Amino acid sequence: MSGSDLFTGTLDILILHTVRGAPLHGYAIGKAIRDRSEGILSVEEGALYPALHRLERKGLLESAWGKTETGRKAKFYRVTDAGLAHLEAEAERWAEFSDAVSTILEGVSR
Amino acid sequence: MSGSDLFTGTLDILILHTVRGAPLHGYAIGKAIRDRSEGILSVEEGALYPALHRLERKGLLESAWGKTETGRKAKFYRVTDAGLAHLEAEAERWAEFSDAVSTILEGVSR
DNA sequence: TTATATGCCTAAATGAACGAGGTATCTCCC
DNA sequence: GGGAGATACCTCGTTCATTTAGGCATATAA
Repeated sequence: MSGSDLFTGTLDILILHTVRGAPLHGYAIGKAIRDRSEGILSVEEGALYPALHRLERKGLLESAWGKTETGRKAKFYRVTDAGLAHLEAEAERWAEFSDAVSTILEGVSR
Repeated sequence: MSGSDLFTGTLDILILHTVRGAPLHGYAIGKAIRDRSEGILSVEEGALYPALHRLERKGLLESAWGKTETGRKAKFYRVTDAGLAHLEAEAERWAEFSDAVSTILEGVSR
C-alpha cells in the first residue's frame, strides 16, 4: 500500500550514501536521512535495522561496536568497497529511473 | 532485490497517468510506458495485469471490453474521478519524494 | 520517578513485483 | 497447410521490502 512513506527500494541507497562519508550508527542514520530531507523521508526502525543487517550480509556494509560522543554504546556502520560500487551503480539507476518517471508524469501536479 | 526494474510503488501512478487522456487496454498501457521512457521503464505483464485489477478493485479505474483499431478484442481502462484525484495526490507525493532523494544523493554518480 | 530520547532488536502480516507458465487470435511468409 | 511472431489476456508460486507493533536497556531532564 505504501501508506505515506518510502517508495520501496530506495532505502538501501539512502543508507549507503549516508554512511559514505563517515561511519555512523543505525539510530543516527535514520535521523540523518529524516533531517536532511526535512522530514519528507521518514525511516521506520522496523525497516531500518533489517536493512542494515541485509546490507551487511551482502558485504556492502561493515559494522563495529563503539561509543557515541555522549558515551552510549552503539553499532557503527561503514561502507565497504563493494558497497561503494553498489551505491554508485544504484544511484545512477535511480537517477535514470526517476528522470523517466518525472518526464512521463510532467504536468500532472504542477 | 529489484533486479533491474521498477521501484515499487510507481507502477500505479504510471498506469493512471497513461490512461488519463484516453481509455487504453492493458497491453497498450505497458507498451506506452515502455515506449515513452525509451525502454528504461519496463512493465512486466505479471505486474501489469494484477495492478490493473487492483486499481479497478479500488475504484480508481473502470474497464469495458471493446475492440482495438485492428479489430482485436481487448479490455479498455479509463480513470475514474477517484482515480484522477489519487493520481494527482500521488504524483505530488512522488515529486516531493524523488526531489528529496535526488537532493540527498546529489553528486554520487555525476 | 517518570517521561523522553537514545540505541538496539525481532516477529507477524501485508502486499507489490518477478518469473514463468498458460490460452487464444491474427497476420505474414514459406 | 503450417509455422513464427505479435497481439492480448490471464494466474500462480515465490521472493522480498516495508509496516505495524511490540520488547529491552540506559541516560537525562522534569
